Amino acid sequence: MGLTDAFDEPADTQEAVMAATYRALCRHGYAGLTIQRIADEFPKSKSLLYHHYESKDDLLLEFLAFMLEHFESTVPSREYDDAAAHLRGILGYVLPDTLDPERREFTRAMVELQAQAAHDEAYREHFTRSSRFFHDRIETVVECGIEEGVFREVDPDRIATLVVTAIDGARFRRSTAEVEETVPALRAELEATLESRLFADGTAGSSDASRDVEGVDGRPNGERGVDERPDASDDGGER
Amino acid sequence: MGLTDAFDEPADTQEAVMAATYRALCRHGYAGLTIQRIADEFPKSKSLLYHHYESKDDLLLEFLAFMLEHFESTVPSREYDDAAAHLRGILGYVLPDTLDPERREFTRAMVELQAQAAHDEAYREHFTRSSRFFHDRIETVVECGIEEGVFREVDPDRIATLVVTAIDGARFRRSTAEVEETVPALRAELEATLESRLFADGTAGSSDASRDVEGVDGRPNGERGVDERPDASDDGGER
DNA sequence: TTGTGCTGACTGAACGTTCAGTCACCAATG
DNA sequence: CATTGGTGACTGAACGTTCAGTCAGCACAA
Repeated sequence: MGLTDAFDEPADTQEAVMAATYRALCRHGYAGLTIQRIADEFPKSKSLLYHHYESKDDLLLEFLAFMLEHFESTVPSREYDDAAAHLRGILGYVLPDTLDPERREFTRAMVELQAQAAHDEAYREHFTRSSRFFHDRIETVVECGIEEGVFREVDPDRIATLVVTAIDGARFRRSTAEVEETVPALRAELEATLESRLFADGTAGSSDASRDVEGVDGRPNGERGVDERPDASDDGGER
Repeated sequence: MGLTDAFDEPADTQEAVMAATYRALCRHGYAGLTIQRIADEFPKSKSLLYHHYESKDDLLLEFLAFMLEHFESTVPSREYDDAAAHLRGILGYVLPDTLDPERREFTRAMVELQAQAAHDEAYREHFTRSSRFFHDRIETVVECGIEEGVFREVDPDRIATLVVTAIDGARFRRSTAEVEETVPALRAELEATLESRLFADGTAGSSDASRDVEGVDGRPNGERGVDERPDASDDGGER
């Protein structure tokens, strides 16, 4: 039911603490997160946390690092031969059409956590790094697409920034407003708009940029499904 | 130095409280915001706040409503004849290339505030409404563009969702990671990508979608400046 | 006098953090 | 083998602080 095997059967105390923190975050969100509530999520005592971590902040920072590591190792990377499909694969991974309750709660908590970076230097550093990792992944994909001649000669850095920003925006909005139903259409529009920029002018690519005009909500047509990854649901996929 | 005239010379106590809240938010952020610190920002006492507002939450909700009202009345609306320029105008308004310190702090605080909506129903309602307002504005612009024949027949609702999402993402990211330098390029790329989707195929519009490929950072060329609004800086422009 | 805007002192609860001490375990010593 | 000393994981009970919220009452206007 958890995020990883490590969470279901923690090997050591540190892993158990990470798992407990994850659960407490899901249950109570960041705003409602207390040391006591983390302790409540595992069989050891509250004081123990201070035996292993200097402070609440220290613990949370460790947790973020732990999650980032997990994320870095599970985001889709090598299983595509088509750059456009790879891009769609990543999008589908971090921006699933629907979120099961656990993952929805966790996404919300991560958004709260990231918001702390607005006034916390250490958090800010973390999310800067996390953001850069993701940016670079996408940049690489776009670069490949260009080298392979399937994309126009756009600026990969800029495209990557745009994509990362859109993803962050979607996570932020879906966590803080009632816009869940718009996510599938958003992703489709993002893909269509991107392709319109990346292919365009009949250069290459089979994408028909106007294909989803008529579908007001829901998935435009049957153009997805090709790139769905099998394990896209067992995982937090947060950044 | 404030946001509006009302802030520099509050007409009544309620306006003074709003102004004090604004200042306290800028100085301490949401995480550091206490009733005491709001009281410190104006000549009356802490208890007075409870005379006028039921609770801290009540006060903050009023503040959000106050800010939204202000925002609704200052976002660019009618001063463009070209839909594309109007779109750029809105983008430039909510996503300025640089943020003076006060506005940067305020933006951060607003992001923190919005993050609270992840686990607070009342906040969530507010930001849903706020988001919808903005979405509708953009949708209207796109609709006009289509009617005027300058845009292709895209889905205005979807385009609006995409734009709003990108803006939210940019605000979120610039507040929570060290990405300030990338904002101008991001906006340029967003504009270019949008235009590539909205015009395309040599249908209409003078936009050369590839114009800014070579400009790695900073503004791509001289294509902005036409649409800068004179008062784009005196205002929080938050949502 | 009655009411209104306002204040300073106060309260209760929540929470991060500390600390003295227990317990299981292990290695070295006699 | 039995004893001793030492170590690290772990605990329960506090401590100190911070804060939202309360309340009795003051000053002044009608």
